[in-house]
Amino acid sequence: MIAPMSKYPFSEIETKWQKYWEENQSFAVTEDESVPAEKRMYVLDMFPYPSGAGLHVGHPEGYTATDIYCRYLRMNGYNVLHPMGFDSFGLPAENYAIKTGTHPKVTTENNIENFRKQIKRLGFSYDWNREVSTHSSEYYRWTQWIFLQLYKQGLAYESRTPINWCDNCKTGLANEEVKDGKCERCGTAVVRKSIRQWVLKITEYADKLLADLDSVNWPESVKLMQQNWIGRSEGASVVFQIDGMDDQLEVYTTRPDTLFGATYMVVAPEHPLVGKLTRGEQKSAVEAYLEATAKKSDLERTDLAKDKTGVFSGSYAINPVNGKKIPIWVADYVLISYGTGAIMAVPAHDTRDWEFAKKFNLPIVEVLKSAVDVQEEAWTKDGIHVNSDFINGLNKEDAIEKMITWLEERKVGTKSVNYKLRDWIFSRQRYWGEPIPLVHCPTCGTVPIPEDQLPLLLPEVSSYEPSGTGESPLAKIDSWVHTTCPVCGGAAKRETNTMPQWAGSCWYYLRYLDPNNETEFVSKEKEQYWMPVDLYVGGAEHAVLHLLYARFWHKVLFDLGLVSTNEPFKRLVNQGMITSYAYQRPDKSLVPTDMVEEVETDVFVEKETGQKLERVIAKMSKSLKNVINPDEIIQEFGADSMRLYEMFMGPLEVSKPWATAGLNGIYRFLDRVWRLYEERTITDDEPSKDLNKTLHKTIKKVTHDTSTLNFNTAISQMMVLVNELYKVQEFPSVIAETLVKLLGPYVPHIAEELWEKLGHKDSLTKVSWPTFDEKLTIDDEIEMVFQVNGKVRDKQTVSKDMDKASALAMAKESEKIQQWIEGKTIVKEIVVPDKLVNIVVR
RNA sequence: GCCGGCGUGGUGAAAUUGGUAGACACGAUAGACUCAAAAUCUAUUGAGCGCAAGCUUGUAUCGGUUCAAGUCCGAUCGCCGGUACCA
Repeated sequence: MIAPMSKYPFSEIETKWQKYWEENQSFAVTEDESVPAEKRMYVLDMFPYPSGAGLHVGHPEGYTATDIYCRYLRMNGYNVLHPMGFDSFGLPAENYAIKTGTHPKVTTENNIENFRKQIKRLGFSYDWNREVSTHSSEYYRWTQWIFLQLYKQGLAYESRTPINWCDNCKTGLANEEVKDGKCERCGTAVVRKSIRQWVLKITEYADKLLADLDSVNWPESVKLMQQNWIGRSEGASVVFQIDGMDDQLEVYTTRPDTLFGATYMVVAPEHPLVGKLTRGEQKSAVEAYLEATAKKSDLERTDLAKDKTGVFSGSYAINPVNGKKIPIWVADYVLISYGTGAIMAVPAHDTRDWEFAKKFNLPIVEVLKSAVDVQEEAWTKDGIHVNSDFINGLNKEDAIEKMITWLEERKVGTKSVNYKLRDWIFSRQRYWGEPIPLVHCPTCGTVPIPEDQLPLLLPEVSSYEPSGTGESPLAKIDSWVHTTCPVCGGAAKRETNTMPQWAGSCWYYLRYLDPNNETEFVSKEKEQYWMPVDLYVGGAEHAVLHLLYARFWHKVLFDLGLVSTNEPFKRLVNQGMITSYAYQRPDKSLVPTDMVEEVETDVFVEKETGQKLERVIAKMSKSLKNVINPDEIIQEFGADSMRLYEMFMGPLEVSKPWATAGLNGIYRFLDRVWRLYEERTITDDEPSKDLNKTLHKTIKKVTHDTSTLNFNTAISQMMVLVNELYKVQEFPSVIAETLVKLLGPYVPHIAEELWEKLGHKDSLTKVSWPTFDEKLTIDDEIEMVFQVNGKVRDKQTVSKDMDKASALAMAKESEKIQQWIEGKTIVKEIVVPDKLVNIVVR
């Protein structure tokens, strides 16, 4: 890294102003009723998990963006709420505790300390008085309280379902925590295990969560991802009688119109009827199959299992439309967690069913007129119905409607809606989380802890090791587990599960509004003053889970009348990832950065072998040694450079590679700004016409681009102004002051310092944003382009608003143009005022 | 596979409604200053041809619409992110 030659004393300046803002409480905000509702803004960052690794360069990106926006809003007279806190429950601290015996609270609070210091060093304008940490008992008291409200609404229930089990962490994982069939945290392959879990009925809100996506200003891609995740589909549930039994098998299908093509059925291995369906000589085969699938992880059941497996149960079902007996199979390509865990298979028109039918020689019947031979491949597109009795000749829509009517008349099926969304497994067998505030009483059943007894504190334990039985470390503390029932006073046991990390982040934006309230989770007045969040900025990795869970809790609170808006986040912006360069061998393997040498510009070789490497873009990772540490950057270039560089790299929403070389350019710019005020004479004169025009254009562009979060182009324009100022020896103070105001939100430390040097006593944070005169931004001379057949052949400077006829005449007078049209026939003449003339010739 | 996003100089990137492609910055080259270097300043910098004026070409590839396409439409290729047999 090339340390810059330090000209401007950024280190001194930054320390000075950070201290000033803190001492003067410059960013503390109150609910000032004199500010009208439309001038109140709530700008929120996704709060970080305080990991031991400290701040990553990705964090300051979003934080700088919101900081610029907030400072800009304040200068425009807004009352801005801009808080920060920590999502401080989570596995890494607990895993560290298991390894070292250090209490997670100690680790976590050290990390928070470090994070806070690192964040403050960047000079963000947070109201630190509102800081919250999800692991503090004053905070999780209310997380527990909200859980109890959900519980009392019947939205929490216990369930024994097969869950993902990590043998290494000795704990259950939600589906969301499994990546590629492996434990997201430790990488161990996940197996299935049945365990008692608390589950939240998010599916009850599926329709609202889906419908209200229409009302928020979010990126379309995020809305679409949530839509797909909720996965609403319309179809029918159909009841199949089992041959020779009283039992029935219910299936969900989106294509009831293909019922005549259903030639067999499949139930998931976990289906409750499997035992009953298994007959005679199939018994041992089915049992063997069940045993084999139970051992399989999700990985093997999905990714690796291109080959369909299954076993015949020995039973048959009756197809309700034609009375035919069709075999019932058990196969793990049917999931117990979706629909009813059983399907009717239509192999002619479904690829999965077709593969299965081929493998096990099951009949394939065409019911949609196909362009291919369905014995050779499945036809999954539309077609007119055939071999289907009363719906023959109908199209898809009509056939579905007619079939549902037919099924409903005979009471063997109904129209039904299904969701991919599953209920949310809410308990964790962990220590470092909010204890679930419930008691199990032998006489009264499950009893909530009275609200006035919250928080239910996390007890001290001697060992953080999971019990290994699937229970949390809390289960091992007898004195904590044994309690009395709040209802009958008899002996009872505490719930030992804790909540997932998502719980704390589901409502932190509400606690910021009123962080010290001891009687309510948030007061009504404060909630109504600020909500909803006007702008929420964070990483795209939270597009589905965090945002869906938070919306769910918010909607429950809304239905209970506890919050005033039905959606929490009005506008969402995802910042792009900051990536890094990595170096790739011809075989596509990556080389750690410290093993690479740049032999000439953009030519890279591997030090050891001399082999030529290609520079590619990759995520920052420890193994590639391409992680950038913000502390080092601030040390060498200053916080202002760091902030400005991250914003100058490119648009906020896209991912972009970090290049420390680019930082030099930004540092140089700030140094130039500094020297401008040090070395040039600032006069009381009126600005020259040209400079004044650049000034007003700059105010206009910076104003517009800052309000739309297009920071990179705003910065370019400020560079243009500074370049102009360098061409003159002295410039008027109105320009000097305006430039400092424009820079203020972007590089607040140097701007404050320059503001003070210009003789101002008050902080720049109290100053109004500059205004521009539209008239002064308009050029009165324009370079007009003359084209022949769409190609530029001449350019001339003309006065603005020249009429079409004169522009055309001028073009035709041009010698250069005459050369190109001479001897040709003019077919068409196009004049775009103040832009161009295009003469089309043949 | 499916869903979403994106392909513009050596590099990061600009380009309100289709109207001068490459603003701004990095890097590079040359020069000034200096004993020298750094820093700073000035100039040049998409590619090709040309002494020059200038010409040709150029926004992943191919095709289309249009007086005019980075921008609109169709196909193909590549990269990134999400997801996983969802009946």
